[in-house]
Amino acid sequence: MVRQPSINAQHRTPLSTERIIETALQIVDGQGLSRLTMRRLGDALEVEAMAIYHHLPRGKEQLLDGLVTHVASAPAQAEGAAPGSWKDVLRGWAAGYRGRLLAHAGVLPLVVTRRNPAALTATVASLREVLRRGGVAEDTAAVAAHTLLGYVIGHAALEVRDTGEDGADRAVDWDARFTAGLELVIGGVG
Amino acid sequence: MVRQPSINAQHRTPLSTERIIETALQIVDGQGLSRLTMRRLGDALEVEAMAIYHHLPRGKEQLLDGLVTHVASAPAQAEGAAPGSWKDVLRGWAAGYRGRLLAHAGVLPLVVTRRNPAALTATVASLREVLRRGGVAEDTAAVAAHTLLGYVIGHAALEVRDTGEDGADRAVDWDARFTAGLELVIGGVG
DNA sequence: ACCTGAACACCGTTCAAGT
DNA sequence: ACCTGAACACCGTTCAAGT
Repeated sequence: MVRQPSINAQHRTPLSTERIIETALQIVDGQGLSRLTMRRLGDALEVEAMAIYHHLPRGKEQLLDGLVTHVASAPAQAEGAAPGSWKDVLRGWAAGYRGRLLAHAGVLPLVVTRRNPAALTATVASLREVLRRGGVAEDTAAVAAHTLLGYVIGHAALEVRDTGEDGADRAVDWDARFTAGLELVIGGVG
Repeated sequence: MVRQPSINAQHRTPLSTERIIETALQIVDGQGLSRLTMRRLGDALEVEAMAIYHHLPRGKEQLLDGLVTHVASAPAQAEGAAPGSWKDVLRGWAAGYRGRLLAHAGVLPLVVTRRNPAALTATVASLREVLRRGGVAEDTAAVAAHTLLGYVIGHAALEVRDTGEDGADRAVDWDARFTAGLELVIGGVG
């Protein structure tokens, strides 16, 4: 009546890296990054905390890296776009990427400083590819890709910092501000 | 011979909020954010950890907020600039601000997501003021200020993420890339 | 007013043991 | 192969006590 883990052990879906990461993301989104502990994650997975180490030998470090990869690796679609529409492709990607970051605001500090380059290289490469196909020179494309990604991440960070405070003063229309700044950056490219 | 804290207690400089924050920043810069603990901070200050709570009643939360304010609050100098040189003022501010963030890379994740708007409002306001004095319209100035700050923070984050990895591939010239992206942003303003 | 010391409820992680 | 349970060395913070 109290708890019968050994009986249900056979029936429940087995642990997997993917299920661990997704459950961890749920905890971060719902309760904040500081409440993500191995013990709590174990509880949510209906498993002892130590079982997680069997799938993530590097422990919490690896867990956090997995979270970053899960939310920050979102390349733009370079192929199949109408020629000359590269600005629209970038606009669409930026809106979607910003949405991702805001939806998982708790992992933003990890995205920013986890030494996990692999999580972003695919994204940066895709942006450069879109620009290159749009006829932008190689050097400019490399700069613009980093500028755009830096802007989107930095702006999302500013937004997250501001939300939920003294709305009395005068609320910033972040949607409008993001779009305007985005046009400013894209306009600077060419 | 072992330790005589009670004897030296009178001679050492007394605890102060400023000294606490500065010592904490030294720990973060030297050993990383994860090694900043109240106990270690107490050791560095030659005091029991609990003494810190007397100056920072909100504990570690308040300590981290103090760190953010200490490094991220760095307004641009709006006054005394030659008229028409507002772009140079912004260039100078951006270079300095980036330098600050990179010098204290350990606090960058805190700058990004600590709900501590006060730490950045003075900085944003100063940028808007520089733009307004430069003849930029109010609305554009508000957008450009956030865009610029977002870019600088986001770009610094990308830089920090990348350093110290497989330099084998092909190292990015971050200085050049930052400057190029900055010109792109400033050029977009007007 | 300012600091200490012991205590409490947590952490991440190791390691031997179970199945 | 996969998971458990106890243990270790830490955390942040409270609270009564010292000076």
